[in-house]
Amino acid sequence: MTATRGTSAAIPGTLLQVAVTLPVDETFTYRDPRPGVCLPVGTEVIVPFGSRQVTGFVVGHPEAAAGPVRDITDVAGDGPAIDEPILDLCRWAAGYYLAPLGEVLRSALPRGERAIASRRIRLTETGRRLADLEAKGRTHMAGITLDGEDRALLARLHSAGTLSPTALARAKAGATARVAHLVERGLAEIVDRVAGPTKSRRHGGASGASVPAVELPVLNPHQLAAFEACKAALGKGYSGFLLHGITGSGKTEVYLRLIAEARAQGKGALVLVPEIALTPQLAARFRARFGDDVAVLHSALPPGDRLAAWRRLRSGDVGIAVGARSAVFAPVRALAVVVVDEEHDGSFKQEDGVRYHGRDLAVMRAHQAKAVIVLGSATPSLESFRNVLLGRLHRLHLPTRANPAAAARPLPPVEIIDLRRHQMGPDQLLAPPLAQAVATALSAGEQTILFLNRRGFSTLMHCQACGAVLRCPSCDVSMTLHRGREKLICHYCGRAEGIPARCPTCQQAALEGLGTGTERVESVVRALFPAARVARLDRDTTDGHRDRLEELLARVHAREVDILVGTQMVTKGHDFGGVTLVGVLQPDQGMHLPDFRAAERTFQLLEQVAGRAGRGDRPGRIVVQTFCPEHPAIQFLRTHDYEGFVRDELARRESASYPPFSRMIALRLDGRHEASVRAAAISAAGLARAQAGTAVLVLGPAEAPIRRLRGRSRYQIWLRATDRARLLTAARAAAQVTLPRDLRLAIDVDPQSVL
DNA sequence: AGCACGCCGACT
DNA sequence: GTCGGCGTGCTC
Repeated sequence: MTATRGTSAAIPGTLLQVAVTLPVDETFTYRDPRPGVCLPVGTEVIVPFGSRQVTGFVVGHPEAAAGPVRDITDVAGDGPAIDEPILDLCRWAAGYYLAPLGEVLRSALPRGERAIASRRIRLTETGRRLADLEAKGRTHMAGITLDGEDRALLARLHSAGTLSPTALARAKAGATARVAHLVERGLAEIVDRVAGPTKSRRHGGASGASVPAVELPVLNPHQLAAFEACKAALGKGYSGFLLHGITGSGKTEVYLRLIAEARAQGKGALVLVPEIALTPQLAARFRARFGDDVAVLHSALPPGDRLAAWRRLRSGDVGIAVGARSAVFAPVRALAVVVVDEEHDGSFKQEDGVRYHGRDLAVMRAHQAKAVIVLGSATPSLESFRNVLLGRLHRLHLPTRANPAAAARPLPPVEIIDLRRHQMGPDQLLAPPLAQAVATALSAGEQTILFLNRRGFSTLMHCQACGAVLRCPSCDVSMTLHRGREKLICHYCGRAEGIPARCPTCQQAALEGLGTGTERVESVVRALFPAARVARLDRDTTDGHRDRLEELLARVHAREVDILVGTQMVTKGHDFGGVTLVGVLQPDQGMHLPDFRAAERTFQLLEQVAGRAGRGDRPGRIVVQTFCPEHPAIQFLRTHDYEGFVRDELARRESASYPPFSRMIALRLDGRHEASVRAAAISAAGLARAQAGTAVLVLGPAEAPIRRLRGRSRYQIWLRATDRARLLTAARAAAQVTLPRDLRLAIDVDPQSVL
């Protein structure tokens, strides 16, 4: 429909409360002029907003309007885009994360589901004629005089067809006035285009096809107890469980049984996993068990397919959604079971836009749906463990491995090599005891994983003559040498450059690579064990090639690889039966990051990678070489003492008042000019302090550890308090700071990253 | 986010 | 004297 524009509320019609998809906190009242029509909550609409048309969502039906009222322009889609339960979740998220409701709603929808209201600029017929004449060298037409700037814009529009105002504004300052100039002269026009939501591709799958009968694995007593406890809670309101199971203990089987139980009752299930692209076998297990009843929402899914999956969930054709953090908004019907696998994983936190935490939203969603939620991990986050201590989560423990051959054995103790006691040459990355362990595994025909959490060959290029370090021109970080691609790459902005033969500063041929990445480890290992079949798994060997990852994993499974070198990608849930040795090369840099979660992260990562050893029928061995064996993350790892580590770390957090004993909000400012970012950060911190009183600790402002990224300087202010309401008040006060053009301020509630 | 209104420096 | 920079405030 196309409603007439109007500003009068006197004429009857339905009033609608609309959240627009702009960074605006308030919602606005509009009117649907059509008699007898009442658009349901969740409907996506196009509305006039100032001089533009924008997308918004109906979020309520007010009795009366307090301010002026305009008519909606259009309705997108043929029903609500957002279901009421999801809208409730978004409302909560908007309040909790201090984000505008419209923006939360937008991020809750898959791409292609939302209508796009866009403004384009194009030439009129007259404009095109003039541009043609200009192109032929005729420089003026009757009654129209143009300057050089006008001509350039005219030519640009002529060749591009249409352009967006943002593209123009980016290209040249003052473009808006320039466009207005052309419009006045009848040469250009502004077109507001309203596109409906993308049409979905027809789903070709045979829905309701016969899932092949699989023989269900027998649950061990621990699994059975966990399953029974969750099952007993089904259908009895909200209930939260922490499924704490060691690596390889069979957590997934517990999820599968519980979900099968819910499906048998006609209820739906939602499963969140950290990075679904990295764990194809997990998705495969769900498909093998539930066939067409599962929608796997991975990020590589084309928008049309994602939309189709979304619609099948909404219609109830499909009852189970499996996906990464954004799947928390999946429209699963009659939701009864929510699973967050590897709940401790940092990738559940969205780091831009609406900075929500997928796990925490999942808990809230389960609450609202009166569902059972299961948070699973071998190394639960301190937050979740504390919630067990506080009685908010019931802990279910799986202390043994599920594989009967491995179940009888405890996890192998971790051997620590103190690097301070070994004289090692510059390219001798493996201390003698680790090299010996690899040799032993090789001669026994067993597989080895070598873990180093850094990509590339050298992490730093410096000049031996003048000391210069090659840095990214737009970020304040050193460039990493990648031998495979023969490039210097910035790991933060992705910039790639050729490798210079000479130092750009002193022109001498004295550049040298320092620091070790997985590429160097691979080459050292190949030289050390020439007969071994060596493979490398990191983002560089798999990026953009989903099949390459699966192919490599298949080769490891088939034992066609003897030594697998990799980053944390090798830690993610793989079940390689032939791996008996896991070697950890340099956990130190991770342990010493200026982050109060550094120890927790390191322990989790090392425990995950350690869990890759000895999953088959032969015992495993784990060797960690470090300069800091006394670090708690290493000491407790020695005996896989998760609980010891967590209690120790909780005590440390409590004495320093860090989360989970307090709450934090990070205010992040960035802009092109360092001085103006710093000035704004100082003002923002001042506003926070003025509002905070003694209940909120205001730390900073300080330069971010990565002080420059993509050509923008970065400052941070951290707020800490035990009282959430006061914390929010202080953050809101700081966010009132007036920002000069180009400066951006982001509010990060429950920040996970310090960078 | 855009876009309009409104006040201070370098130029036709 | 104006054009155009960007600070400030508003958008139902």
